[in-house]
Amino acid sequence: MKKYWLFKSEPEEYGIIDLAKAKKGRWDGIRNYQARNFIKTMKEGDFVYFYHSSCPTPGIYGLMEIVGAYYPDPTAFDPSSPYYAQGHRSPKEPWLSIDVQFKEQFNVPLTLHEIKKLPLGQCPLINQGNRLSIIPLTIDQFDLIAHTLSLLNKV
DNA sequence: GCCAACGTTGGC
DNA sequence: GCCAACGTTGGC
Repeated sequence: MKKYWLFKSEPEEYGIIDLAKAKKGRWDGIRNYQARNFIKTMKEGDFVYFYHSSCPTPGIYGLMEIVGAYYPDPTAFDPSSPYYAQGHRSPKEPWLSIDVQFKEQFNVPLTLHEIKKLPLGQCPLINQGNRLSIIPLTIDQFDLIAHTLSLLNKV
């Protein structure tokens, strides 16, 4: 069964524009156990919203799709990477990466301000746990966001 | 730049 | 296994 997610990224670091250009990208640098455990449940074809955080207007700026299967995060083994995680920072189970395929960039994003007005119910994006960089969404939450985005972007 | 929330580390 | 100290995330 298809699953639904929301991935956060700081656009100055890596934004929807970068993915739109490259078409395919690698989600790496995840150094949180809960997020890693989510990655382990991801399957090709899962839908993922691209959320911009720590920027002037935080919100959902795009849609992508999981491609392939997860694999050990190469940045964890790369001493030149800011995400290098050897020694005591290296867990028994390796940190994981997964690849994503660009699907859509929204001309009008769904801002956090607007997201907070939606009847999403329990969602770590707005309730406690808003520091999680990978957030699972129910199909209802995904559909409500999709519907709202389609209204915002209607021509 | 501040600060609240909360995950992680490490001493005991 | 507890918990204080510390570090990081992310909204504002």
